Amino acid sequence: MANLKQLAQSLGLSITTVSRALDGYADVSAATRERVRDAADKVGYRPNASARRLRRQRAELVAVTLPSDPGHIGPPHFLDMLSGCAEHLAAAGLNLVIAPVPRGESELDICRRFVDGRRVDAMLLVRTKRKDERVEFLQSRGIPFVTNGRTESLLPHPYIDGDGFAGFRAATLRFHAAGHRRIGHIAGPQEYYFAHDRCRGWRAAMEECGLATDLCAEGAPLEQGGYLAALELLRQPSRPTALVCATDEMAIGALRALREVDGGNQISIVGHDDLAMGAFTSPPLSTMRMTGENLGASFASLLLRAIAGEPAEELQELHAIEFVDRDSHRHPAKAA
Amino acid sequence: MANLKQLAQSLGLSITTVSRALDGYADVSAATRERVRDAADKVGYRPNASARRLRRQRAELVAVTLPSDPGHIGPPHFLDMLSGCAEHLAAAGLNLVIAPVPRGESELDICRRFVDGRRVDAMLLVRTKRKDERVEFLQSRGIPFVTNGRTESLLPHPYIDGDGFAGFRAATLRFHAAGHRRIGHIAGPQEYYFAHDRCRGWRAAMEECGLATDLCAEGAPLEQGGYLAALELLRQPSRPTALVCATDEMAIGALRALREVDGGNQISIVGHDDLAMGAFTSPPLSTMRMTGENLGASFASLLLRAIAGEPAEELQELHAIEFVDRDSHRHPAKAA
DNA sequence: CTTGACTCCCAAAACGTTTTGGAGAATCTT
DNA sequence: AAGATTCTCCAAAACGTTTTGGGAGTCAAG
Repeated sequence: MANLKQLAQSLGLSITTVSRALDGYADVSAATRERVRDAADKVGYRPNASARRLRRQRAELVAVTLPSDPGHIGPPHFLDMLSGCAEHLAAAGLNLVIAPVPRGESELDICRRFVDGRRVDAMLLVRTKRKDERVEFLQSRGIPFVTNGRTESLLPHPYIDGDGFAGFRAATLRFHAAGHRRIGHIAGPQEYYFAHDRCRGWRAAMEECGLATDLCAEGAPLEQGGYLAALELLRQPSRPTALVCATDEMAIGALRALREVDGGNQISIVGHDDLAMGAFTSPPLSTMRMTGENLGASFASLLLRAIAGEPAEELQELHAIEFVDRDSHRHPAKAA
Repeated sequence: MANLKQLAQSLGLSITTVSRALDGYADVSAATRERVRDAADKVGYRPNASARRLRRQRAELVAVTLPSDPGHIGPPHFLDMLSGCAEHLAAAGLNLVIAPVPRGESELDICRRFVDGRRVDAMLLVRTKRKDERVEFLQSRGIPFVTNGRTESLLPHPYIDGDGFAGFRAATLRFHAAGHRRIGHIAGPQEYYFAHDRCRGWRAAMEECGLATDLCAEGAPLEQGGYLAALELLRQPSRPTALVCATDEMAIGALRALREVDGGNQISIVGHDDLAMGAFTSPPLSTMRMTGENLGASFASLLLRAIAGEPAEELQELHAIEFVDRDSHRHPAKAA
C-alpha cells in the first residue's frame, strides 16, 4: 500500500536503511530493524515486484509451455504437478506463468518471446518430442530449463522422466510369463519421446521372447485414439490376448472396443499413469506409474538448481515404473 | 538481446525517438520509423518487461488461484480453459500466473500477497464457495477480478457460471416424465456454490412433482466421493431408480457402485461436465454441459473489460445447460 | 521579416527498488 | 591521546523503459 520512500519518511530514516532493515542486513542495528519491521507490518508494506525485478535483473518468473492441441495437454496429473511446482517455486520467490501457444505460432516462438523479452528466469517444458526444437533453442540461448520427459538432444539437459522402456518391457514380460503369446501394443504418437520409449520397451520384450512385433497400432494419446487402435488390432486374423497401452486414457478407450467386440473380460489389458478414473472402469484398470511422490516439488528443485548453475548432468532424474494391479490384466491367455 | 540505449546509439538517435518509433507514434517520421523497426528486428530487440512494468505501473500479469486440496482442482476442462484464457490474455500483453496455496496458508493469504505486492493487475478465481472470503477481499481492495462460479456476495461481481439450478431441475423433471419416482441426488460439498446450486435444482424439481427429497447423499466431488454416496443411497430400504450426480466424476464412481450392487444396467444415471471419459464408461454416461465454446476466451475478455473499468453488472455470464445424451439415463423406471 | 503552424526530434524525469561506497560517531587498542 | 576498528546510517547510482515538455528547424501566410 505504501512504498519505501513513504515508509522511510514516516520513520525518519533513509530509504537505504529501511530497505536493508527489511532484508535483515547486519549493518542496521537490532533496534531500528525491529522498529522498521513493525512499521512495515503495520502499513502492510510489500516491495513493488516490478521495481525489484528491474533492479535485480531477475524476472522472478518461470514459464511452463502448454502444448496447444486440446487434449494433448500433458499427463493427467499435470495440474497437480503444476500446482506443487508453483508452490515450491513460490517459496523461493518465483512465480509460475503459463505460456500458451496461440494459433499460428509455434512453441518455439513462445519460448523466444519469453526468453528474449527477459520475462523469465527459466522454463519448464512438458511433453517433449524426440527431436524437440524448444530444447535446442533454449540450449543455444543458455537459459536454464527442465523438461518433463527426455529428448534425443545431443547435449545433456535437465529432465525428469519415467523409465517407460523398462516399465513396458516388464509389463510385456509379465504377460508372457502368464502364458500370453499374442501381446499387442497400443502406441502413442511416436514423435513424442515417452510414446516411443514405451513402444521400444514392448518391442524389446517381444523380441526377447521370440515373438513377432506386428501387433502394434498407433493413435492419439486419448480415449478415442485407444479405441480406434484397439479396433484395428481386434480386426487382425489372429487377435491379441493381451494389450499393453501407452496411457490409461488410451486403455480406457480400448476397454470400450473390447466390450463391443467380444463382450469384454476376455482380453487382458494394462495402461500407464494410474489415473484415478482407472479404479472405476469395468473391469478396474491395471496400470503402471512413475515412482516418486510430489513430482512438482522435484521439478521446482531442479529448476532452482538449474538457475543456480548446476550442470545438466546432475539434474537428470529417471524414475522407475511400478505396477498398480487391479483386475484388467488378469484374464487368462486363451486361444482366440 | 540489446536495450534501448544501445539500439539508439547504433542508430544515432535518442532513446526517446527509438521508443516512440517502435510504439508507432506519429511524431517520428515514417522514414526513421522504418529504419528503427528494421534495426530492432535485426538485433531481435524486445523491451525489457520489468522496466516497462515499473514505468507503466502495471504488472502485465493476471493470477489464477488453484484450490489446494489435490483433486479438488476445479472442473475437468480446467486446463483447457486456462490455456485458452492465457492465450487471449497474451494477445493483450498479459500473462497468466499460477497462484498455488502453500500448506498453512489460506487462499486469502495468497490473494493478499499478489494484490498488495502489486504483482497482478487482476485475478481469476475458480471453484467459488457460497461465502467466498477471496471475493470479499478483492472487492474491498478494488482489484479487478472474475470468478468461475457465482457466490452469495451482496455486491455484484463479474463471473461466468452455468445455470446448474435449471440444468438439474430439467434433468430431474425428465426422469420424472420417464416414469421415475424415486430420483436420488449425489451432491457435491454444499459450501461450493455450484454444488449447492445443482442440489437446489434437483430439490426444486422433486418438490414440484410432490416427491420426497430425502434421497440425497453428499460426497467429495471425485470418483470416490460419488462411489460412497451412491452406496449410501443404495442401502436405503426403497432404492432410487435414477440418480442425478453433481459431476461426471462422481457419476463414474456411482456407476461402479451400481455394478457392485445390482449388476448395473438397472438404475438410470446422469452426470454433469461432459468429460471425454464419459463416452467410454460402461454404460456410456449421459451428462450435461454448459453451453458456449471457448470458455477461456470468455474469461479473458471479461478480465480485460474488468481491468478497463466496466461495472460488474455488465460482466456476468450465466450459461444455459444442455443435455449430452448417451446411454446411462435410459434405464426404465422399474420398481425396486 | 515576422508570425504561427507543423514536423521531427530529444533531454530529463519518473517508476521503486537494491547496492555501492563511503561518512560520522562510538568504541577499542596501544 | 592518537590511531584503528566497529557500528549505524545514508546519498547517489543504477536497472530500462515511457512520458512530459519542450527545441530546433522548415514552410507558408501575413
